Amino acid sequence: MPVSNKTDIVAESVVGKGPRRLRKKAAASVVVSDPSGPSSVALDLGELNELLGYSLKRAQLRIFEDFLRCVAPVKLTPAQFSVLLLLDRNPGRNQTEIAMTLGILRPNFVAMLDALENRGLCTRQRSPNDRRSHVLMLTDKGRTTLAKAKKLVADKHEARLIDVLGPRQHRAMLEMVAKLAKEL
Amino acid sequence: MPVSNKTDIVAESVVGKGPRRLRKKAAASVVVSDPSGPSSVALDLGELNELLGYSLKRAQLRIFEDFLRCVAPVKLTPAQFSVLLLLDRNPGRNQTEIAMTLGILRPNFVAMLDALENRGLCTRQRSPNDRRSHVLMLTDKGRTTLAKAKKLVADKHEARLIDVLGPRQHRAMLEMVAKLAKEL
DNA sequence: TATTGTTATACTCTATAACTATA
DNA sequence: TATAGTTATAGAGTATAACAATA
Repeated sequence: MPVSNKTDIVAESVVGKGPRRLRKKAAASVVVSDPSGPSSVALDLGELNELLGYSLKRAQLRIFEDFLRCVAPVKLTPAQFSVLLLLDRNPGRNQTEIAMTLGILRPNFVAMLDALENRGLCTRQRSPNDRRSHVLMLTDKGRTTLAKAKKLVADKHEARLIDVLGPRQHRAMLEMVAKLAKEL
Repeated sequence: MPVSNKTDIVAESVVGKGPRRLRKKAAASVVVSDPSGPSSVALDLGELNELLGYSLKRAQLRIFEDFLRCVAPVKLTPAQFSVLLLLDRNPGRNQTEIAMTLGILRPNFVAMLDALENRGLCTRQRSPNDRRSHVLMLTDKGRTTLAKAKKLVADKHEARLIDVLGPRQHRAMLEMVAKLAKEL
C-alpha cells in the first residue's frame, strides 16, 4: 500500500541549478549521482527486512484490511468477530471474563458491547446469583450473523491467506505465531 | 498475559439460591454444573486459534513489548528505530520519501521528526535545490544511538525470538511474513 | 497548477482512576 | 473490604483537509 507507488524511476527529471554535465548512463541498481532533487529511487530498507517485528506488523495490518473487506457484508471488525465467537462458545459468561480472555480492558469493553447489543447481536442480563455481573448471550440474530461471518472468513479471508502462503506454510505460521503469543 | 490469572479452579464457591442437591464429582475437563457464579473455568477460544490474524496480532503486541524492553536503554520505539535505520541507509532524503517508505503519513511524520531532532539524533536542512523540501541526516549522536540500538536489538530482542522459535523457524517466519506484507 | 512541510482536527485504540451497586 | 460494570479522561496511532512557501 505505501512503499513507493512511483513505479517508474525517472533518474533525471529536474533541471539542475548548476552546470549540466554529461552523465554516464546509470547502472542497474541506480544511485542517482545528483544527491538532491526528487531522485525517486527506491529506498534501501537495510536491516529492517531482518526485523521480524517490522514485517510482522505490516503483515498484520494487511491481514486486518483483508478481513474487513471479506467480512464487510456482515459489518464486523476482527475484534467484534472475536467477541461473538467467544460468546457462542462460552454462553453465560460475564463481561470481565470475556474481555479478559480477549485481552480487552473492562472499561473499553463497555462501548464494544453497547454496539453489539444495539445491533441486536447479543444481550446483557443481570445475573440472579450476583447482581453485579452481566450474563452475556448471543441472540438468534447474533448466531446467524456469526454463522455468515464464519463462512466469509473461511471461504474468502483464510482462503486468501492459504492461497498466498500455501497450506503447509499457513499451518506452520499458525503454530509459530501461536507459540510467540504464548511463550514470549 | 490475560487469559485467566485465576489458576485454581473452585467449582463450588457460591451458596446456590435453589435447593442444594447432591452432585456427581465433575469429570476431568470440568464444566461447572451451576451455570452462574464465579465459575472461573478457562474459556474456550474455539476457532479463534485457527484465525491467523488473531494470533498474529497478539504475537505482534508481545514482540513490540519485548522490543521496547530490550531497547529501553536508548529509549527508542520500534517506529523511531525504523526511522533512524532508514536515515542511516538513505542519507539526504526528504520527509516525504522517508515517511512514505515506512508507511507513515506525512502529517504524522512531522511530530515524530520533531522528537528525534529535539533529542539531537537527526537534522532537517532546507534543500538548496528545492527549498520546499527538508534534507534529513543522522547526527553523530544519532549514529551512535542507532549503533547501540542495533546491538540491543540483535543481542537481546532478535536473540529472544530466535530462542523461542528456533533459528530455522525464525528464518521461515521472516520469509512468510514478508511475503504476506508484500503480496496480500 | 502541483508539491513539501505543516497545522488543525477527528476518530480509533489503549490505559488508568474513580464512581455505583452490589457482595 | 472487594468486585462488576461503568464513566471520564488521557494518550498513542492513524486519517483527511487545508494553508504557506516554493516549484
